Order: sequence, then C-alpha cells, then structure tokens
Amino acid sequence: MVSSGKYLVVIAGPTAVGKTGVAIELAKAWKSEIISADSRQFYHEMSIGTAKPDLQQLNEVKHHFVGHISIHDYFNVSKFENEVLVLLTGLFARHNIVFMVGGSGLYIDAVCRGIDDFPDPEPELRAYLKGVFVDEGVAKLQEMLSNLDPEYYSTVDIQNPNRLLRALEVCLTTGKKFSEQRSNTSKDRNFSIVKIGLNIPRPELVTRIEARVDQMVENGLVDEVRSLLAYRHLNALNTVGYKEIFDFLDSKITLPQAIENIKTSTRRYAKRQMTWFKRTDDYTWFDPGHVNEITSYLTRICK
RNA sequence: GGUGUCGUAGCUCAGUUGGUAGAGCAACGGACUGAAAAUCCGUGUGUCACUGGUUCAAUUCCAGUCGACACCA
Repeated sequence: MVSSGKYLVVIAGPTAVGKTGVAIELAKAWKSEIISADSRQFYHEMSIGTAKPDLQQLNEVKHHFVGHISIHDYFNVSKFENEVLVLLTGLFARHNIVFMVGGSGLYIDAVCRGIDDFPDPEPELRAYLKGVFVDEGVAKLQEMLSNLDPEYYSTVDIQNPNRLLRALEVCLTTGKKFSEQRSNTSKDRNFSIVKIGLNIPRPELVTRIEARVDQMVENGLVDEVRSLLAYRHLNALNTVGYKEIFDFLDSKITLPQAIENIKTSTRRYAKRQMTWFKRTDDYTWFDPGHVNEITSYLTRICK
C-alpha cells in the first residue's frame, strides 16, 4: 500500500445491518462520494428487492454502480475491478477519501487486492460445459479437470460445479492450467485502504432482516418481481427476494410462505457474508449505530 | 360421549420383528479468483407426550391420562 494521502474506505457487513445509512453520513461529513459494491444493486430493474438507497439518499450523496447496468447486460467481478479503478482515478483528483460500501466480498476484494488477469468467459464454451454437466453430471467435470489441471483439482471443492466449470473454462481458453495462472498475490494500488466492518448481535440482525423484508413487500416487491417474470432465467434474477416471489407467482407457495422463505434466505446470505468478512482480520468492526466512533477512527487513521 | 388414527430434533416426517433413534428443511460452522444475494462442503442439537405395568432391557408391547385429527352419536 502506498502512502499517497488518498484513502479508499471500505464499509462492509451483512445485509440489513445498516451500511447504506452509515455510508451516507460519512460521505456527507467528508463531502465525498460512494461506490456501491453490491452485486445486485448494479441492475436498474431491481430496486425494491435489493434495498437500494432511495431517491432522497441518492440525491444527498453521489452514488456510483447503483443501477448503472441492466439485467440484460453481462457483468462480472473483473469488469467491476477495472471500472472502479478508472472511476477512482477521477474521484481521487477531487477527494482524499472515497467510500466503497457493499456486501459482496468478492467484489470488494477485487478492488482492494485485485484478481488475476484471466480471459472473460466465452458464452459458447460456458454453454457447452454446462451441457456436459447437465448430461453427464459433476463426475464428468471432475474427470475433465483432473486431466487438465490435477493441481487445482486436488485443492478445489470438487462437488461444486460452478467452480469446476470456471477452472475448465480457463484451462480450455488459455491452453494452460488454471492453477499455473493464479498469482496469489495482491496487486499494488496507488491509494490506501481502510476497511470498516459493521455488525450487530445476530438476534438483532435477524429482527432487522425480518422487518426489512416485510417493508419490501409493503413497498411493492411482488409487483417489481412480477414485472421481471419473463427474465427469470437471467443470472441477475437468481437472487434472494426474487426467486421466492417467483415461486409464489407460480402458485407453488403462498405469499406468506414466500415471505418467510425470503427471510430465511436472507439470514443465510448474511451468514455467508460474515464468513467471508471474518476470514481475514483486516476489518475493524463497529456498531452501525455508533457513527461518531467510526468518524473519529477515520479522522485518526486517514492523514 | 363412543370408535379409530396419531403424538419421535426448531419444522415436516421415517424408524426400531423390544437392546435409548435418522432423513429433508431450519440452525450452527466453513470454503470461495469473471455466475458471488451465486455455488458448494461439514456438524444431530432428542426425557421418542405423560404415568404406571410386563421384561434382564420399553421410544417400541399393555393399561390409563392428556393433547390433535377423523368418523359416529
């Protein structure tokens, strides 16, 4: 990390913990802007179910990567890394501190540490490999990968078709082993990074999640999902809050059941997020209700 | 009121020809390099409704009690 006087302040934490509000307060205090690192708030068609900042909040502080693409667009974590870095160059010309807020651990890490420079997936190859999986099962993918890249095969989660598919994609498009091309090193950034984690006791988080889901339904989640029914096959809609309402619209379950399922899925998502953020000890943790503590911490750290 | 069926994990339910029990979901823990709100892995947390009886041994068999449901009055 280079001491440039420029700081990217990451604000992470489980869904519904209160990241949006804290980030807006901080960004206002520093008269700065916010980059979202929420992989589902990118899509402009999805608002209620992704708990995007509302119009008033968006007017208070300039946000980036909120509704900037369509569910029909192809987007991925590498594009995010590249686009954020370009954006940051501009933002750091005007601000010493820029905030990045979100719950998508992989996307945050891509900006902070970088990811390796693999080719983008080729749709035809991905479709082919998916067909192999559907027709011949995960065992066939395992067999293919154990031939092409035994090193990666020995460490990868071999029951996970997504992981196998991606490794195979890279091996087949580059003609080289996936494992050989993974650097396991962080890219240098010309700004410093401060990571703030927000969390509250689990029972309180569960209460907040349940209240927020109820609020989404009151705000018209069902109508939003219904308007996207025709696009349910798109990856963007493989999302908590949408999948469950699709089941309701299919008459597979009742609306109350769908709402319960959303709450359950959201709790489980929050758990996975925390597993990611706890993996390293580079987050400093705060209660989202104590913004003054975060402010004084940042004042002390960012010089 | 009578008859029948049922009562097992947080939930839905299996099961034990008598040797204190196991699936799915939830929950808890974990992984994670272009699908990541995705995807995947691990862990059983239990007075087998209650009280007696028979038995070396009862969650299992018997009786009673309570509760649920169904049918008959």
